[in-house]
Amino acid sequence: MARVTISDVARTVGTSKKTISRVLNNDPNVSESMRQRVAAAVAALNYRPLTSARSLAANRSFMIGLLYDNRSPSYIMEVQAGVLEACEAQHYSMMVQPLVSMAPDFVERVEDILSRHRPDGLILTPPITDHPQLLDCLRRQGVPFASIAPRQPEACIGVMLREREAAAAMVEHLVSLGHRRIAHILGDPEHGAGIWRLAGYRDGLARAGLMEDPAYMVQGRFSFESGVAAMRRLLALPLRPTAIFAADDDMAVGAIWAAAEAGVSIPGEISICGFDDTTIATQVWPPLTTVRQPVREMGQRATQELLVRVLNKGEARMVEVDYEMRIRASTAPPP
Amino acid sequence: MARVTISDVARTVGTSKKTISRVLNNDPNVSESMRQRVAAAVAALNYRPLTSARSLAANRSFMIGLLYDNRSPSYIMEVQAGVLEACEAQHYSMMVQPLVSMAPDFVERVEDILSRHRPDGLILTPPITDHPQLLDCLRRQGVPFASIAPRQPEACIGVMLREREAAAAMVEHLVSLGHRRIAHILGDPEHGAGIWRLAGYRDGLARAGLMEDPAYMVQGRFSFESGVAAMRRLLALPLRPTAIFAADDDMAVGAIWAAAEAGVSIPGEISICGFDDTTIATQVWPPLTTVRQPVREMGQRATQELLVRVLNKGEARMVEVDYEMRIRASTAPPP
DNA sequence: GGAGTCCATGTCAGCCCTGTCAGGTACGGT
DNA sequence: ACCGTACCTGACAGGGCTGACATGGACTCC
Repeated sequence: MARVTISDVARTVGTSKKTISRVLNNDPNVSESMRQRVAAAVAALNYRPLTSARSLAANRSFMIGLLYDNRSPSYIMEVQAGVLEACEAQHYSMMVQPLVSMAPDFVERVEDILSRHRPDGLILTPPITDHPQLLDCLRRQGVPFASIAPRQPEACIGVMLREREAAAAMVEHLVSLGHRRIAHILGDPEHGAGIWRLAGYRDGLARAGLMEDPAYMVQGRFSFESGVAAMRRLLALPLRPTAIFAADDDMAVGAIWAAAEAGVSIPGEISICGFDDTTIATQVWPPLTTVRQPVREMGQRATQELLVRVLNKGEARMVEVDYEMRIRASTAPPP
Repeated sequence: MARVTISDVARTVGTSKKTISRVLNNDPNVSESMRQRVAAAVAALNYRPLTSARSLAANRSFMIGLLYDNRSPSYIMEVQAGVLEACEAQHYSMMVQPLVSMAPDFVERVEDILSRHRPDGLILTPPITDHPQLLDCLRRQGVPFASIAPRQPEACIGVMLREREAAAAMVEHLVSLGHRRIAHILGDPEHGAGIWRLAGYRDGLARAGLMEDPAYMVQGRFSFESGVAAMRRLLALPLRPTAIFAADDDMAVGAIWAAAEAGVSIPGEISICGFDDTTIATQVWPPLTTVRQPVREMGQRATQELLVRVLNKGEARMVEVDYEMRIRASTAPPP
């Protein structure tokens, strides 16, 4: 059962390879009747063009690359699912590349991928979105890329969300419940998400006329463990906060865990809320109040913009998607 | 900055393209001195072979495909990480394809990928491992594949784990704590994992001389929600079990959630344990007793076996990896 | 010393497509 | 009748690499 090639189809139809190619690539200059005859033959022979041959001849790969640095698996899986959906819609394929953005050979590794596979574009996820040398390198080489939640959204195409505003809204929610002593577990200070959410927390306090208290601002690193550690410190304070806004769900879940460990009732004694609305937010007890980011949609939208640019189908932009508050049982009025 | 090709390297060294090719492909018939000169030129020019050209000429893609049907994201991410590690070691790349194994065009979609990208091999994850038409199709077409935890491990290469034995060991653990009324939340009856873990549960009961009670065997579907539903049914029984073995962590976490909802103390009133040791197992309260599957390693080992077959480097096999009991705070003696 | 063997290297065609450009037809306007 | 234009189609030449085979020199063996 040898491979069916474009020549076989051409022979069957009684035309040239080029015409078959045109039909397959939706070239406008083909008569309707020819289009139909070709389509019939393609279906009959079950012909499918070989990607590597197409790539070589057309000098593009029909593939985009998704680069990520170990954030939470559920985040990446959601992004990946969205990217794949958008790729599929344009008959593109996706290759994924996990990377360590702190590694000394980081940029080199990306260059390696670029020169071996020549992806037509890249999707960058935080924190890779903000790696100056990488961005330089991509711009110099003219490789199109789209970013998800980059720190400098003006400079790129992709997708973003008003995280600062959302964080402020979350603090407002706590304030409206009656809380006055509201702590924040900070995210990674290098990540845009960490910076924006902290800024939003401050906005929220300011709007409510509350003073910032350094003791109530504990550094975390967007991980469950760092949430546990931060919560232990907060619980050790002489005057405990009555509400805690963690910069992501993983840390919020860690905070809930540490509260359980210490026998502190949530939300009875302390309210806790997070950010992201990952799967785990509804699987812990009590269900976590959080801000929903439509991560899958963000992957999809970013990819759509990337493909607009790659395929020259118009002006690609930085798209903004909306957050949604998810008020659940982990927040309640203070005791 | 035009692309550096193999011809540029050949010109620089003063030899033929073929010799460069031989060096790059580790062909044995090259003199040491030539090998070094070529290596130097490759490094100097920063040359990297173009994958699509290699694929076209060599009639192989230097790529394997990972097929999955929406299991839990953390499971897939772990498998994917393992597969990527093993690929990298052999300078292979990976493409992923999420699929719906119940879809009517399932096999056709896989065939599409096969003929377009010609992956040199496939990694199958449950439940795709057990799709008879797909296996037929792959065998007919001679496409190498490796399976992770297939239902019929004798017939394939890949990786497996003694799940039945592990499930029995878990029941034994509960029995040793003094439990006599032990319930089971079943996994998907179509999945090998569901079948083996149920069998192991029965083995465990039998070994302890305990009778099976149909009321204590509640159907689940390997999802959090199904675990919640199953737990609600168990809690409604006139004589509640004192321990519950859920066929996976997601369902166990669902059971813990439903217990919290009902105000039932874990492990005070009921002990709960799961299977898999996914991330969430240590993030819920109380931390979940479970069986650890080395999922990442499994992805890696399966890929190694696949590449052994693909590269004809010996006899590929069905590898067995070990489980480990993780006894945590969710199990304790009955009240 | 001649045949056989082995190894290192080179030549050339071809993998399967698409870009380029030329050719050919149909139709409308002058 | 002629030209211009628009549209459709085909011939051809690669894209960058490797497989098959040829070549030529060094070495072995009787």
